[in-house]
Amino acid sequence: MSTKVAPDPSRRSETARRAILAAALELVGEVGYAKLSIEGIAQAAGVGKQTIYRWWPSKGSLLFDAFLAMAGEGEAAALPDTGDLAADLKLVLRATVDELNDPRFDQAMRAMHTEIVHDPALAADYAQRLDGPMRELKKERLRAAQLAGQLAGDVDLEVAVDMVFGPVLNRWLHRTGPLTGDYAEQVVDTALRGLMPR
Amino acid sequence: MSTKVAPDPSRRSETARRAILAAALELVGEVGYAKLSIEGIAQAAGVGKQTIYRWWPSKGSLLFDAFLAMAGEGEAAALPDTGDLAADLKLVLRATVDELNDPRFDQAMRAMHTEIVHDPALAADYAQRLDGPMRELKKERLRAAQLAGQLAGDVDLEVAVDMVFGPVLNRWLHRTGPLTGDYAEQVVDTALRGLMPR
Amino acid sequence: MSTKVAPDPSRRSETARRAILAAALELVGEVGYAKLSIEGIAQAAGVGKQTIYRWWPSKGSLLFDAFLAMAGEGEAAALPDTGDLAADLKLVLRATVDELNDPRFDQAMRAMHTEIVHDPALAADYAQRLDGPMRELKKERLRAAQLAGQLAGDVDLEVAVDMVFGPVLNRWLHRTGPLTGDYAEQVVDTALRGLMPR
Amino acid sequence: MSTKVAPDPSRRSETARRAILAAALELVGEVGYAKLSIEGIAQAAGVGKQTIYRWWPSKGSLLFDAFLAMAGEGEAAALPDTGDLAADLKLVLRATVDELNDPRFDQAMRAMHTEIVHDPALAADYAQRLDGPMRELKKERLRAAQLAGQLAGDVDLEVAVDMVFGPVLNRWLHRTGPLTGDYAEQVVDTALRGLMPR
DNA sequence: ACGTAAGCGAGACGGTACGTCATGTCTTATA
DNA sequence: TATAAGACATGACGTACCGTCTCGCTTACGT
Repeated sequence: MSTKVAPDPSRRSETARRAILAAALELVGEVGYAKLSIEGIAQAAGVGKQTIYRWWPSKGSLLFDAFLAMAGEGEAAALPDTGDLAADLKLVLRATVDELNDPRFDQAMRAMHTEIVHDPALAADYAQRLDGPMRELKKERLRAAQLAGQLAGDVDLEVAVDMVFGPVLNRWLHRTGPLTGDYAEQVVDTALRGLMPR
Repeated sequence: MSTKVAPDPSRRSETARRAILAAALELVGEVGYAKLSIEGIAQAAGVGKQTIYRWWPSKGSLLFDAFLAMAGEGEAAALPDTGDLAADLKLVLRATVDELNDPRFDQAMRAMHTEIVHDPALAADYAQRLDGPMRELKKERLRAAQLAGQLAGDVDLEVAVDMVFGPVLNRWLHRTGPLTGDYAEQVVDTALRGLMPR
Repeated sequence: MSTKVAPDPSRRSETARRAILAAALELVGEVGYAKLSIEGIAQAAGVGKQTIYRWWPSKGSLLFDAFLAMAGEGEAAALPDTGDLAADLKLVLRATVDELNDPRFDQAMRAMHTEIVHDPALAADYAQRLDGPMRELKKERLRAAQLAGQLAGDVDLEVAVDMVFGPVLNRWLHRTGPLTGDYAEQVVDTALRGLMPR
Repeated sequence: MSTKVAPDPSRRSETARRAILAAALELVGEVGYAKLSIEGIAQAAGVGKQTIYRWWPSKGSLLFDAFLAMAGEGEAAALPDTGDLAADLKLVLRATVDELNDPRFDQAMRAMHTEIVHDPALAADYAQRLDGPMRELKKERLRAAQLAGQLAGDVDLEVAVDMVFGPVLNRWLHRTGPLTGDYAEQVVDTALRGLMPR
């Protein structure tokens, strides 16, 4: 019985790890997700294939780590709170739109999302490490708005977040229309005021 | 110069075409998207690989056609209009939720969306043949509501559709939470009333 | 039970037949034996594949017919007989060498021989229709020499023919050395005089 | 520019190599040359196709190596020299005839020769590694006969070898007649004594 | 300081699927 | 009914990667 033995993380080569993540990101931007291969990443990183297989269980989780490494660089601790909820949300959403329109991010994120869509385990990981914290920040801001009386008290914050941030993500993923800052603002306005006449 | 010559569609075998689409759908449900292979589809359909390569340029477009064939079966001509906008939207959205929770549909649609996410040409095709018509029906219903005074006149219908139907699609794709009929109703209510106090 | 029915030869298209044989010869000279395909021949001859399959049981027999058609053009009725056996044989053998050195013939004949080597039925056909008659002419000439006292009476003509004509064919096939007219003459001289001192 | 990189022979698996050569020989004997496929050899040898493609440039050269491996087993160092040239040659030639009549060898050798006939590079390899050494042994024996006064001094040994050994090879390849020991003896006698009366 | 054990690069291995090509059969229409 | 055209099922081609394995080679640790 040859149980898979876990490698010793303390002896791990940081150089190799970084080279692999960098190569993965670069390649996914270059050749696209479909043609991304472990073989290619290993070669580009100047690394043996085994070094990849030793530390990552799947291409998805490698891509995920690569994405985390990239995204983690310039992470905000909280959403802005100037007191003007609409303005704050628009600011954040416009920034998101800009990010999604950057081809470098675009490819990598599409790859990420594909893996997530097909791998529930990865989805859980994503929910916990990336989406979760971000969601918490968003809900924080909305909660503050609720306290300030700018948001109805009976609104489910989970749903509220989906309503404000979902449409932009959707339009990006499925290209159902041009992804512009103006669209982002419209979404914020509509989400806040609702569709019914008042 | 060996230009690829287009085959003559009039000589195409309808039997083979149908067997291929059916096999594709069945296999994607059985083995999942990642392990779906042209080789496997050909075998399951009792068809030569070349017959697939002759008529479809990519696995994505084959999957797309298979999906179209399936979706096309029970297509609705219009959204219900009982006069009660919220109720009508909830009805439709609950049906959507049920569909997305059906494992058979789930797998196929995830596969579809993956292809769309990575292939702009396919995305355009999707927008034109599947999403477009559906969107038009939705906008039609909303437009009727606008005339009936149940919807603000200055609301952009495009945005409105995104707001009502986007969150469900999103939650399904990224599994950011349980996809239930109750969630669907909450979304409709929140979208219609807006987040702000009134 | 669908027994293969023989087609009616009286309705056969002579045009198609000729085009096929010509195309086969031309292609075998152009692309070589290994890359020769029925598909290619049909296309080059402007003929449907079925027309080839209808009339020839194998690529070998088609090649054989093509070869026969070519060889049959300038066929000699008898070997020269000037009374000088050595000179006559040298003349014929030098001509053979020239033929074998012609790239057009070379390719076609190699193809022929390959088919013969691997297909006993074809070998029998070859023996009867091409090699047989040629052998007979050669033996005829040797028999005449025997009567003229230029050949030992107890020599087996079959062996004699092999001895005179075999080495050239061999050297050509296996490229064991340069195939020149001088070599041909040496063979004739050695075969006639024998290897032992006299 | 992606130049094909040569693999490292020191890491080559001897097990795989042997399995491949054995499978090639067995299969060529079983299904014949025409139906011999790399795919089949790989499968029979329990080997990935790539392992074959990695080490052999063509089916011909694989067959050649397989043949070499088989032939190399019981190789003689020199032709017998009892002092009686005719007897010695007859002995060797009868052995050759027996070998060629063994179905196991027959198939493999026909395959070999077909490849040689169509591939000059292979022919050169054959000349250098198989035919060359054998020829040298034959010429050695004839040279000894020359010194012993049993062979004319002005005979070209190259031609002499062709004359003695060629006809048997020829009759085998082209099936122009039954390949018997008696025929072999006749060839030796005729070659030594010549065709002319004395 | 020195063996020993791990991670490392490299890359060969048995495989699967790729997308292309040729096979020989079958169907359609043209003459 | 023979033909040209060409779609079909089949299956081999040679390539690209898969994930595993085995090589020497460098580290770094425990004696």
